[in-house]
Amino acid sequence: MNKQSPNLRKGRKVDQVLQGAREIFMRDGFEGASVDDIARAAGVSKATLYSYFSDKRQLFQEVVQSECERMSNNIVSQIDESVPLRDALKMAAFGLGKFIVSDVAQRMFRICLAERDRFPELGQAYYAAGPGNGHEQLVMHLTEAVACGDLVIEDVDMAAYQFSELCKTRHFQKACFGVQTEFSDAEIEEVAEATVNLFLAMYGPKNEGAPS
Amino acid sequence: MNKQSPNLRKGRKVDQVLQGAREIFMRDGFEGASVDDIARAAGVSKATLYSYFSDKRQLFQEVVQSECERMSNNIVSQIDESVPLRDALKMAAFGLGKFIVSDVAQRMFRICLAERDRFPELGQAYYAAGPGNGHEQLVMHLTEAVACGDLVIEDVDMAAYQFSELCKTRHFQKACFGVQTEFSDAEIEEVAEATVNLFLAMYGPKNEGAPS
DNA sequence: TTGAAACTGAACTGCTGGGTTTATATTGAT
DNA sequence: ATCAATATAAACCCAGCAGTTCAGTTTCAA
Repeated sequence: MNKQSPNLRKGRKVDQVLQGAREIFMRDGFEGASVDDIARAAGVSKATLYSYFSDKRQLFQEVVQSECERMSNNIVSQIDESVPLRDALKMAAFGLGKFIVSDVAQRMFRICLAERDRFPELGQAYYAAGPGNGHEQLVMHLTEAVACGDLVIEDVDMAAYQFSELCKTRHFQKACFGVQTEFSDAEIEEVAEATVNLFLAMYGPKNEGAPS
Repeated sequence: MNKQSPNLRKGRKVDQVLQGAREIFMRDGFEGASVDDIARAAGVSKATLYSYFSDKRQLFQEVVQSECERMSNNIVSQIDESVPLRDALKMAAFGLGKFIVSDVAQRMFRICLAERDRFPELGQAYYAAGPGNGHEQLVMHLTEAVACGDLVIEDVDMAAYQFSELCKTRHFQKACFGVQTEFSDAEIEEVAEATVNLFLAMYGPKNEGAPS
């Protein structure tokens, strides 16, 4: 149909394969996924698949890497500088809290963790692209707020870690182990509110208290 | 040699099997472990193994359950009521922080998470025996402290979740993905200190400040 | 001592799944 | 029209592994 990049036409079905692989890997993990399933899901023969990718491992890596980047881009650029600090923090906490229990995030987390030993470099890549990247962003924003006098933080790095950790409160572990699967916006907001309250109780300017 | 419980002598090598299974499962996970390996590690024939346990799944469950309890018991009963509250909190934070990055805890976490889909009830069991149990203990202690006037907390449940979440700050994710593997006591104490400071900034009695 | 229960080791079944091969069909540029 | 690159389907190889079977050996209580 559409001839996308004609210079890279060495194989017109690479994308199909990757998409099928993404679907199956995300559903079944690395071990659980069979190459036959992937080929079927991609609408491609196994031979074709193996003409593009040397083996199952390589295919898996390609998929996870791209998926990491996709998620990372989604999370960044959700922080609004224009609103008052408290609201900005609350929105960030809410966004992060929602993301953390989402199906994609949970799945990625599980898969990367499960396959950590088999793919050591994958764990690192995931951390760098996900939590690590997020942490850096947060440090930047907090540093700015400190400069503005909106916050009083001695160890910004630690504070940033604390904030993102607090966003997982109550929900993350439950989601991980299937103790709770659905999380209403009200629940997530409750945690976000508690997060901001606790955070500002220490790092907020002196006249800022938690509105009980 | 020693005749332990002669009434349950229907099989003298059950313990051997369980121990071997524990070793191999903890090393290789569920899929990764082969029953032959387990039998070999246990110093037992496969036939014997299968005379005790109906299949690999059951054996796995037994191992994980017992391991959960073991860990749970280790963590509980490390809280000292006699010392001042701040110190008690700090010790708890330190203990939890150390446990959370330990090899056993990390391994258990990874394995249970990886096998969550295959064993839904295992995830629940793990949560109940581990984080859930810890949470309840913490809620009890906090409630007491509130009654004594040492703490001022409206939502004790939420505060307990926040505390245990804060104990994971910076280290947990890094340990999970192998970004950092060794954690010095100094590092863990640093986080514990920050945890207690942040926690008490909000929930501590009014005259309690973070000693900068 | 004896007999039953527990255990062994090794071979065997059946199945799944990664990866290869081959003979054939489709595509598309010249 | 034609040729070369690309794709297909199906059979095939090989290895690992869960679970079984069985003939022979050890353990232990009476």
